[in-house]
Amino acid sequence: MHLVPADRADRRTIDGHRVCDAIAAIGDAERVRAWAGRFSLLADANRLALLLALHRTGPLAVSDLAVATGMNDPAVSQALRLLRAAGVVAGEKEGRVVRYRVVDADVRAVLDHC
Amino acid sequence: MHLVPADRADRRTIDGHRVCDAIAAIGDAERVRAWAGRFSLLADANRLALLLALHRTGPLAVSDLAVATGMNDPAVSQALRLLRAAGVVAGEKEGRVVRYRVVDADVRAVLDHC
DNA sequence: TGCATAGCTGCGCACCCGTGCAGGTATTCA
DNA sequence: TGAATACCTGCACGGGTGCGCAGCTATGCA
Repeated sequence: MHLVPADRADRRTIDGHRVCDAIAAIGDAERVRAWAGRFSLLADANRLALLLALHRTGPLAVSDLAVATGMNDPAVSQALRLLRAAGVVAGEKEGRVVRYRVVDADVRAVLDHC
Repeated sequence: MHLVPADRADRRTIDGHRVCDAIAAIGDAERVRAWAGRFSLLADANRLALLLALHRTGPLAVSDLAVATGMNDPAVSQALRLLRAAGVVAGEKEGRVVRYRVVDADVRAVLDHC
């Protein structure tokens, strides 16, 4: 198993075979980037509070989220915009109220942990 | 249940009771901050690769981590320093080699997901 | 039709963070 | 003892990002 890319094949290693195991453990770089992106969405206390509220109490309006988290409306909008662009939440418009909910299964699974 | 703090009790709400449910769902703000901090450690692709390698293949030396991830040594050291300060990883010195491993149970649980 | 409200957006500011480079410390071996 | 190596640290730079303010659009109700 020669999993070490050619551009770093000449570097010193302590346990050469464990390096290959590590590369296999890391897996696809694109997948790692995708997960890092997901985690970065959860890495902000305000966004995480929004997601926890949505995940555990179901669909909520923007204003209510603002009151529940102590943020002001534009900040909530901004956060939800990010989350919506990433496919983590989705909003349903009912009149002039938009209720959001968490739609990403992976994120829901992570949210169940905390 | 009047969970809404006094400083935002006068704000308009859509579903007043659901706001209280949401506040209860968010729970302790300190806990949310702690989890956001954890997630921010996983939010970088390089750090996440390091953690995946450590989690799935066991203790690894800094140099080997550098080769496996394609980072250079100072970057790995810096990342491990952050993770060590947060109590996520721990290093054991054997001669001039330091082998790191993941020691935070919560982080391990999250890493099992991806 | 006119007003109030729910939500969204642009702009600007400040702050944090990841990274490369250069240099320092500690351990091993000849 | 001196050289090589494994790892760590300080510093400066660039990029990304959260947030508040002001203003805009759209919907509902009188």
